[in-house]
Amino acid sequence: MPELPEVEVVRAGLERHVVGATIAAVDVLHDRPVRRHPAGASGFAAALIDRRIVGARRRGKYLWLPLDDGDAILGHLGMSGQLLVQPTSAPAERHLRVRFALTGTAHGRELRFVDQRMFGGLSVSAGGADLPPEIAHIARDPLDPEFDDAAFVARLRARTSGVKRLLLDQGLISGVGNIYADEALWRARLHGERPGDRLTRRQAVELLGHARDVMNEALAQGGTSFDALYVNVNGESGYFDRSLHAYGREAEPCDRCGTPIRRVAFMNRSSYFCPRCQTVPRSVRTTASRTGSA
DNA sequence: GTATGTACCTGTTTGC
DNA sequence: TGCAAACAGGTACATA
Repeated sequence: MPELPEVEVVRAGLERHVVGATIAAVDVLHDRPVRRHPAGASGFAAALIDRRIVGARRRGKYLWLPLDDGDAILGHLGMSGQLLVQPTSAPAERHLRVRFALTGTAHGRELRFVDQRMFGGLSVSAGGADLPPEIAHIARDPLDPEFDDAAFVARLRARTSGVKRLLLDQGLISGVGNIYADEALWRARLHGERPGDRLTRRQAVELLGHARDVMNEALAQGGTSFDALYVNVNGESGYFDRSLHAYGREAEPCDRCGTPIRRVAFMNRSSYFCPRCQTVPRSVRTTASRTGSA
C-alpha cells in the first residue's frame, strides 16, 4: 500500500537508476494499466520509443519521468503497484504489466511496472515534463518546501466534512492515505469524524504537524510495508509498520491509555482510533447515532 | 464549489 | 470440501 513516503523512495530510486537512459522498447502486457492513455497500448509504446528519460519527479503519490521531448511518463502505483529496475534476464514477475527496455546509462536493465490489483497505471503526458496537466488539481504534499501551511489550515477549517475525509482529499493536501491519516489523527488526539470547521486553529496546525512527522519518520525508515506488495525500486521492503499506533491494531491496547483500539467502517475502508483519546464531538455523535452510521 | 457515495480490481481470508 | 462474501484502498466520477 504505497503512500507518499514509499512513492518518494521509488522516485529516488528511479532518479538514481533510470535518469539518462533511453527507452529502446516498450511491451504492454495488460491494457488496464495504460487505460488513462487515450491512444491505447500501441500509442503508449509508440510515443516512448527512443525517448530519453531526463528526470524523476513526484507530486503527492503521482510520479512522472520527464522526457527529452517535453512529454513525460506519468504513473501512479495505486494499491499494489511497483516500479522495478531489473536485469533484462530476470524472470518476469507474476503480475508484470509493462516493461521498458533501456539503453544508454541503464544498458542491460529494464524498468518494470508490476501491479497485482491494477488500481495503478501509466500514461504519456503531452507537455507534462514540468507538471503533467492531468495532475494539476493535486495539491502539494506536506513534505514539499512550497506547501502553504497557513492556506491549508484555513481551507481545512472552512470545510464541514469530517477531518479524516479532508486529510484524504488530494486537492487539499496530497500524499496522505488511510494509514497515515489514522496515525496523524491518533497523535493529534482527534476523531476523524470531527468536522473541519470544528477544529481550532491550534488543533489544525498540530494535526498538520503530526501528518508531516508521520511521513518524515516513515520516509526515514524507507517506507511502510505490510506484505510483499510494496517494495522499493530495487525490490527491498520498508518496515515502518512497526511504528504504527492505530492503523491495523483493532482490539490492541492504545499506546497512550491502554484502551482497546477500535475499528469502524469508513468510506468503504477502515478507520482505527482510540475511543478514549479521540472523542467525537457530541453533536456529531448524536447525528451518527441517528443515521446508524456510527 | 462542496458533500457524499460508488466503481474499479484481484488475491487472500473468513464464514457458512 | 467448496463456494460466496468480505476485505484491502487511491482515485475518478456521478449525483445532489
